[in-house]
Amino acid sequence: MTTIKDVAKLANVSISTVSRVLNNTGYTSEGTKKKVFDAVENLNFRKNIVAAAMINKQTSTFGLIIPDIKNIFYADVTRAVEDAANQHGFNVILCNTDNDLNKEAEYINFLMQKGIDGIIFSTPEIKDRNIKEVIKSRPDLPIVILGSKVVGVQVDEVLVDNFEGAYDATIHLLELGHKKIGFLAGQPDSYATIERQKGYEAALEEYQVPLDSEDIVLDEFKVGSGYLKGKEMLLKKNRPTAIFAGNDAIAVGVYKAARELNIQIPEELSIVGFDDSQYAQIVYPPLTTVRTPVFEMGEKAIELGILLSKKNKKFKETITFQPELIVRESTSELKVILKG
Amino acid sequence: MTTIKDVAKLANVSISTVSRVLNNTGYTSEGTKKKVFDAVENLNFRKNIVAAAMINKQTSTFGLIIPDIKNIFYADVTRAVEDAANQHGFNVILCNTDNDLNKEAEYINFLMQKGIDGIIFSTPEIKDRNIKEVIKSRPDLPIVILGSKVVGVQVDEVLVDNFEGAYDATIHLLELGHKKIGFLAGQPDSYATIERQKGYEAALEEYQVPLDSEDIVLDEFKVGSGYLKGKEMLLKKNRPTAIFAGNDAIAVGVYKAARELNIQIPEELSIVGFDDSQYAQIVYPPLTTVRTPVFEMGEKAIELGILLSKKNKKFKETITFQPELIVRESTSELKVILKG
DNA sequence: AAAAATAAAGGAAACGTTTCCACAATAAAA
DNA sequence: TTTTATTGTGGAAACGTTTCCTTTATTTTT
Repeated sequence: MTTIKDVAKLANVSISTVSRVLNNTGYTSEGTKKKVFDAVENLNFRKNIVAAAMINKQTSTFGLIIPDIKNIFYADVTRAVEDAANQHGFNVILCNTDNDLNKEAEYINFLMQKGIDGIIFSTPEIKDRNIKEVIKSRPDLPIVILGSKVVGVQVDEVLVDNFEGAYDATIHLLELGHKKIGFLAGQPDSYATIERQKGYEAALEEYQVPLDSEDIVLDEFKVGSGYLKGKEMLLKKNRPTAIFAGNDAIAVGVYKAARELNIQIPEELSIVGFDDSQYAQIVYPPLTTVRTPVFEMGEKAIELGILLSKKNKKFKETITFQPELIVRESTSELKVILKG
Repeated sequence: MTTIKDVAKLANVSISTVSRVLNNTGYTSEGTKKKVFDAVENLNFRKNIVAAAMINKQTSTFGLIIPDIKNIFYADVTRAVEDAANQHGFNVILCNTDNDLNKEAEYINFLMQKGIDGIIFSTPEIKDRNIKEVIKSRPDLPIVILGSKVVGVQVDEVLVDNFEGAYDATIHLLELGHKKIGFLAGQPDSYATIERQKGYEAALEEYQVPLDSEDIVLDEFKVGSGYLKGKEMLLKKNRPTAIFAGNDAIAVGVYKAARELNIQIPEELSIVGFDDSQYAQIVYPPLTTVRTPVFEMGEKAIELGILLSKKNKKFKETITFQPELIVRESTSELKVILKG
């Protein structure tokens, strides 16, 4: 490995001069600049970031904590974060926690030992003592929460307006004439679940449709969960004519359940998802869903993190993105069902 | 940040002793061990891996190079690699190249500056001058290619038997009575495409079905590609009665095309995919596909890489995993089509 | 022309570890 | 008991940068 020393020798200047030229700090004449750059070129020198990090404590690396990259939503999040990070000369270390707090804690420890410049948390829960501990032990470390809120901590957050999205989705169904609308969502302690339920309930209230707690089922943001709970819901004698699924994966599960029960979508059952993930356009009929601007959010999150790592202060901002209802073919007007 | 110095002071021993205790090297008495561990505990000391890396040149970090994490197949790959890495105390830096060689080169440069311990390449192409350059400039750096082969380079490879998988898939269709079988795959310079085509052709030959070059269409391993090319194929007067798709995404695209053309699956068209990704069980009818043991492969790849980084030599092994045909409901016996 | 300010460059310390070497104390072998 | 091996410990160099502090040369101001 060629070092700055080799460059200095070849360029016939001191080590400190080479460093100054390379980092464009302090005074350097045009002549020496050229000599140094030539030497760098000749030797194909690349600075050792590890050594530099010892001094300036910057590794140009962020940790990204998610539950599971196999979950399509987090794949989108990850891509967005990684892309934007890369554009700013940063890399990201991926951490799949499976929502396991111990695993998360281990990752965090490891990340800090490696001197990462900050952490992006994209985990659903609103309770997370690990974040609190990080803040306590390293108050200076940039932390951005992406897509969630954690109670009792003051950090920067990048969110989608879950309430609005859920409200719009439910209003859409109500406008189509549906009165019996099921709500199928994920973990009850997830920020997304809580907010989306609020939006759902607000819309019902707006249309003066009485809330039936039986229509609300919370489980997991997964296909399997949508299938199981959807099936249960559809097997009731007084089954809903529409289901607002907490995310697209749940909606896909409901599709499967409906197919098994020979219930036609959208003729007999309207479905709305959330996220506008890949799934939405793969299933048939294409899914009406609420678009979460994941890419923009991920981008914003890492940019915020990088900014925080450069100026050394916290903004404690909350940036909220607006969702958008995308109407496709999984929703239709309620047909009056003929009895008998 | 507390350092080894603080620990040494508190434990009343020298820095070198602390280091020895922590790394379990050299001689240390039980007494001092205890003193050191107590001090570590008290101070909540975590060693600075950056500083350690300066000496031992080990960052416990691998780079993982893939085209795109949003591609479901690579999400699986990534999860597998990351999981196994984590189990061995390693982290992975994710690099999405979009198959862009320049982008890949930049990532590689950056990774090497950060002193990563090795690189896992999971890219489809069989030509990649970047890998060659890495080997030339850093012959010692552990490199494992996952799921592909690169011509002209001697590195460790972890593969699935693409030929066998494609052969099995095609034989399955032939056994069901199909004679006109389309083959829809991705980039022609992808290792997977090449091998899978060979398997497809070998099966046809085995059944003495003449090869029709019109039945072979290579484009991209994507849903959109499967849709477009699949539609073209299905619009021909002499359309195939079965399609072997190069991967599940392409198969999903074909589903969409078939639906638009009102062609029933599997009654009028049998489809086989490849990978057994999430898609296979989301679509309807569930997709018959060839299972690639992605998890085991990713695990093996990173383990190989880690091994290489510890003992400092290359094995230049090729490890091949066997695929498995998973028969679901997208394939059925060829019904004799009544004319007129 | 002298004083002051600016520009350019080198030397050396520092970052937080690991590891080599030296040395002392104890145990084993002669 | 003397020699040799083994065990335990500390000091200091090393890793490859950045940056502070000097020093010298040059330019500007008075």
